[in-house]
Amino acid sequence: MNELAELVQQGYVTDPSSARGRLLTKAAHLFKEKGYERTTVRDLAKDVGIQSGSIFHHFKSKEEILRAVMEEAILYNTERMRNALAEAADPRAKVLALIKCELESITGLTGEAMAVLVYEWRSLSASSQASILKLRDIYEQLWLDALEEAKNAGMIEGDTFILRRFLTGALSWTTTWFKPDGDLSMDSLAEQALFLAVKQLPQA
Amino acid sequence: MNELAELVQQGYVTDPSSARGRLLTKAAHLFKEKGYERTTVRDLAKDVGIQSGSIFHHFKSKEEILRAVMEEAILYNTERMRNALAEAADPRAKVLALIKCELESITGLTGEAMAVLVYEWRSLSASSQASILKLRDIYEQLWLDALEEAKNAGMIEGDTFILRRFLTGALSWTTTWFKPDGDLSMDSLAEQALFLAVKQLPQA
DNA sequence: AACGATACCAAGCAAGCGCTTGGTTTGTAA
DNA sequence: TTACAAACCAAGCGCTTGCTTGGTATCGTT
Repeated sequence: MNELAELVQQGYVTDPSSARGRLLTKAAHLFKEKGYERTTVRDLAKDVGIQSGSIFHHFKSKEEILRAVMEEAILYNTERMRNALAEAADPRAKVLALIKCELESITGLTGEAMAVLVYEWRSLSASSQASILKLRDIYEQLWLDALEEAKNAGMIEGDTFILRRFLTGALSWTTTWFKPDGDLSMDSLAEQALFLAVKQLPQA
Repeated sequence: MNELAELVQQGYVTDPSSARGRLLTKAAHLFKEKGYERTTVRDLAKDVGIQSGSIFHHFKSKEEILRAVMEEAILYNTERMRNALAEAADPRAKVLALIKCELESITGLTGEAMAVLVYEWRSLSASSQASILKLRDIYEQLWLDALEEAKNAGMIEGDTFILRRFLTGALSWTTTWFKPDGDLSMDSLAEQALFLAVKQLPQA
């Protein structure tokens, strides 16, 4: 995890082996499993193995934990997408790279945090929503640029904004049904998702 | 609303003008807006204009309200889909009819209840989940049959199960961004969604 | 007019919630 | 060894939660 180590060193993301990092990992797990509201600070403390009050030494409120889970998930996956895009040659490869990145972010290590990001949005305060939204805009712009490029190359018909929204829904929903260790491989799933977006293959 | 009146008379769905029906409507609204856990019985009671304790004359628990919201939304929209399918001639029209139905169920009168069905699933008890799941299976079978039919007609490539899951995500996600009174019409949105699923137009 | 069922109110209970407080242990660096 | 900050504990406060209880209007039916 080169990207992770880099971001940790730069101070953007918490080291998962630190106390704060362990809290965030467990919090993402519980928030995804039971939902933010159903998860109590006592649940979280018990999972980590400390007293509930001790949590507030690391975070000043329960909501800040939620905010941190979301923020770090976005920062990390934005970086991963940037790196994947840099290695993709043509527009088709770029879109496929983004699809794979997003699927990996949803089904992989950050899967729980990404699910929280999507499904616990309402539990964020207005000010936290605003700050996370800025990070999301950067993330989404990577997508929109890649889709626009593919459209200019004649690979996509229709509105790229709408297409992105369809893809957002389709891909994020995989969290409810896709099992990475099942019969269907992630690469195969990514190919099928690409087929949703792209009508014609350039090198057919 | 002929389907609604019929289902009300058959006792499957609560009359929205009854006390219980008003509770369910307001509950769907609050559950979507703030989430089930964040919504208190006092919030709901205040919205309806009764005391919080009086709610338990109509429902024996808060969770039963959630269950009823979901159950009636499924029953109603399954019926609407059946009627729409009966009027669709060819496979393409059937898929389009289902897309329109689902979009209408998400953006129309039952929109709040449908959003609750999707996003508050975790808040249901295991036994309630099981009972709702049976109704969902019936609903989903209508979709799978129509997609299979379209595939046999050569209009769809790939696995219909996966396609349905992609569509579930893509369409349900519209609840977060689509505004029925905006520039983009629902029919136009439905056509674009159809274009995701169907690669070739039969009467091109 | 009398009745029973339905719909509701007023009050409050027990449990659980996020979070605070004052004090103790642990790790680190001089 | 000492000093100090970071990490944590034990206890509990103040509040909110879902829900219960005992009683009171309201209303159609006989």
